[in-house]
Amino acid sequence: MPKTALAQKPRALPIDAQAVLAWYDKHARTLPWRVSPQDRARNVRPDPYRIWLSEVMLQQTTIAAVQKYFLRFTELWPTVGGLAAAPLEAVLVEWAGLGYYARARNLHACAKAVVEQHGGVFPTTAAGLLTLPGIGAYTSAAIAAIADDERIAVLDGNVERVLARYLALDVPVREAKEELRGYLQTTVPERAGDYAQALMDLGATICAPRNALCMLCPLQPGCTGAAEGNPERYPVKAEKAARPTRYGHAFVILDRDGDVYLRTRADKGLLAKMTETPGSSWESVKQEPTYPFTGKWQSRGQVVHVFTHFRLELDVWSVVAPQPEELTEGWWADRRELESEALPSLFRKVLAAAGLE
DNA sequence: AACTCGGGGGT
DNA sequence: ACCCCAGAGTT
Repeated sequence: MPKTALAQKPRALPIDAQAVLAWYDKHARTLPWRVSPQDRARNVRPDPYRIWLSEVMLQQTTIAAVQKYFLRFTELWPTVGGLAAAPLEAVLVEWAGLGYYARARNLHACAKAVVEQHGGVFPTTAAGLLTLPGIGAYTSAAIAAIADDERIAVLDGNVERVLARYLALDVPVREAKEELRGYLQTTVPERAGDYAQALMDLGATICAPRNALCMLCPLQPGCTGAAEGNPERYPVKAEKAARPTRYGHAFVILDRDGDVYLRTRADKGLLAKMTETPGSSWESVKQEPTYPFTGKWQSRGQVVHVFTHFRLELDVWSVVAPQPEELTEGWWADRRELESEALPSLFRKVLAAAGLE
């Protein structure tokens, strides 16, 4: 069945790409990394560096969350050469809080690859881009389409939803993704970059997850999901795994000047290479705290943080101590300059619970 | 094909 | 609470 999820459907009308483009010409969102359809018509071309940077930041991340990071990165590093020349640690500091930190490590590796292997110029084809770190099927297509109008299907979560409704796809998208991509490929017009951005805007503002505004949609005339009367039924979703809870302890160690002891996490795994406060391992059952050293440990309450596949509850403890000899692998950070540390949101919550930040 | 990997904003 | 977001890399 997965092989023929589309072929078995009653045939929807072909996608009217020109109607989508006409809608986009009127309703395109204004975004810091975007060249408007009007400017594109006047041959203004986007900077591939800025398109790449925005696309990586936007992987599984909302526009609202990305904007200030994008502005900060382009201010600090206006070109791929500047980003490649920066130390990875500086990139992680600026990425802190945005999540999925492998993106930041791959971003930096990609910048270096573009400089060292491509003379500082991004490849223009999706196939070329696909070979670079952190650039997969979606991002390679998006950059090639937006920056160079390569006629290639750009399939993200928004577009998957639009197509699932248009075709009344009755299997989870995961089981028909390549079919959807192939179908979308047959619809891509000459203005491939505008078309990609148009379908994403359409999915974000009209064909929204919970509230499809079909009366405003340029694809309504041929849409099977709308014709059925309940487009929000699509895309049908697969079973989602339960989210277990893990428990642990976090230790906020201050010296007499109010500096706080921080250290770097492991090279691999969750929050790899980011900065943390010391703490216990995170287990599925609560354990009594094992303090790093003897002292007057004070309870600072609890922090709850939700990751993709588990929920975490940390008991926060603080102590004021002269710099103990047990602490050697980390460093003492000025509590007024924590913004210059690569602290993920979890550990900012921990520090806030202890009265810092 | 399934799993790992963050965080926040909307409903 | 739950959803899901301009997904990629690993196993």
